Amino acid sequence: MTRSEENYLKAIFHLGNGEAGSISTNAIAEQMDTKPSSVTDMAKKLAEKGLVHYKKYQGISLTDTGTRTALSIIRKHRLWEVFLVKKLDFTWDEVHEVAEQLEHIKSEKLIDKIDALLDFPKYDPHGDPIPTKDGKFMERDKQLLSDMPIHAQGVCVGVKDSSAPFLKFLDKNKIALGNTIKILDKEDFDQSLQILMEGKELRISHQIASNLYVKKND
Amino acid sequence: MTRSEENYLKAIFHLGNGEAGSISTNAIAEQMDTKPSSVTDMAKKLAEKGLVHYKKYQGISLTDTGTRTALSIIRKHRLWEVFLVKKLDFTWDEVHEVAEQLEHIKSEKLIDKIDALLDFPKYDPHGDPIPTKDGKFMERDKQLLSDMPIHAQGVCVGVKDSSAPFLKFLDKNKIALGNTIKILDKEDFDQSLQILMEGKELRISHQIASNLYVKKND
DNA sequence: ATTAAAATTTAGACAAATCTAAAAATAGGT
DNA sequence: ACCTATTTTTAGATTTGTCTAAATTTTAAT
Ligand SMILES: [Mn+2]
Ligand SMILES: [Mn+2]
Ligand SMILES: [Mn+2]
Ligand SMILES: [Mn+2]
Repeated sequence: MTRSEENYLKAIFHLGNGEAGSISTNAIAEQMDTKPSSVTDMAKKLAEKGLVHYKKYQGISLTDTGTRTALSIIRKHRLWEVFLVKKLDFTWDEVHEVAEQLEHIKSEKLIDKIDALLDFPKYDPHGDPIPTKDGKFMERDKQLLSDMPIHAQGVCVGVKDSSAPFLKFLDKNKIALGNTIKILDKEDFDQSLQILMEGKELRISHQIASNLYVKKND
Repeated sequence: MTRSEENYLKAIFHLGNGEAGSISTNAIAEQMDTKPSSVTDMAKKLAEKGLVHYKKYQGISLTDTGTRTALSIIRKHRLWEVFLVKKLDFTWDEVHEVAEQLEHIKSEKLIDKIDALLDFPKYDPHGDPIPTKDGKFMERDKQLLSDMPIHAQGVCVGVKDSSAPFLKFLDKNKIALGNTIKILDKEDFDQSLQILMEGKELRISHQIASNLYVKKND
């Protein structure tokens, strides 16, 4: 497994949102910031190795082996992100770049020890689930804040956009995962929300609300 | 800096034992487990980048920049080794392979935080000194056990051979860094030693004695 | 000073991962 | 069904790091 192969598998997995299904050459090229012709070349190589299904012009999908491999890289990425935040005081907007490198370190023992050191975390700093060693996924029951009805209450559990600018914006506005949240009012005009977060009132644009995941109280 | 370039700089540094001086193409090739022709190619590239001095047939030596770069990689390697042993319970014979990968992770913040987490260690698990951020080296006053006179006393502080088989052998014989040691007798015939280690008598072959560093008591 | 051995470099090739430009296949609209 | 725009693939080139085999330079011995 080369680093590039691993990155392709991860990209294909993410584009399929975890579900199996054919992904287009162009979509992969865009996600990987490369050219479609490069994707075609790699598709052939990965198909050769039994990691993807590929038929000319028919798109690309992960085999079972490919899915397992992708999940193991995502597991490493997210565990390293937790490590960086919990043990080294990185902020949640700094970890992704470093984790992109650390996820390619080859040592099963290393990642198992990191997992244990962190007390087997279930979610990464952005609220994304950490696959288990055998590739099991524990997706949380969550929904976008923008999809919730007025007066609904819950807890912030994740972000959809995990780009540094968005995360820094959330920090600046004291919006953090784990915070309680209640929708006080929805503005029809621009779909902005008046919310109560940890006891404080706050106005939130639709753009923000559509990138924040909330676990609704029962 | 590519991974390969970094590995060449490290190899050149190690072959020079820290001192500046011209290293032969063949020596580098052997150390890197590659061919002399590949070394020549890389020598040209590194010279181009100002990291080594190189004149055809005249051998290769590090520039100041090259030395600084090599030291920063060695610093990372050794800090990661300490991390693996102290925080993740790796044994000293397991860490090198993983550190070979981790040393290439690019993040100044990461290695500084690891350094702080470990409380700024001065030596790695094999007794080798860890360069400071600005490339300062703190070589310990030590000598090979085989070079010490009879009745000399001291403390084990390092290994010359840090291959897994040797380290495992030391473990098996309860020889660890930090142990007190006294030479009771030297056998002229095979230069083996009768020693007292942490209160226990032990016989040690010349091969072992010539790979163990001891800090002599004053 | 010659000469043979050893070290080093050059020349040419290859694999991996990428690119550009051109060709081929597909999909959609009429 | 036909044409066109889009998508995808192919062909050929490039970069990095490596290799083998041949040529060159250095070294060290006579
Ligand atoms: Mn990430
Ligand atoms: Mn994440
Ligand atoms: Mn090491
Ligand atoms: Mn070491």
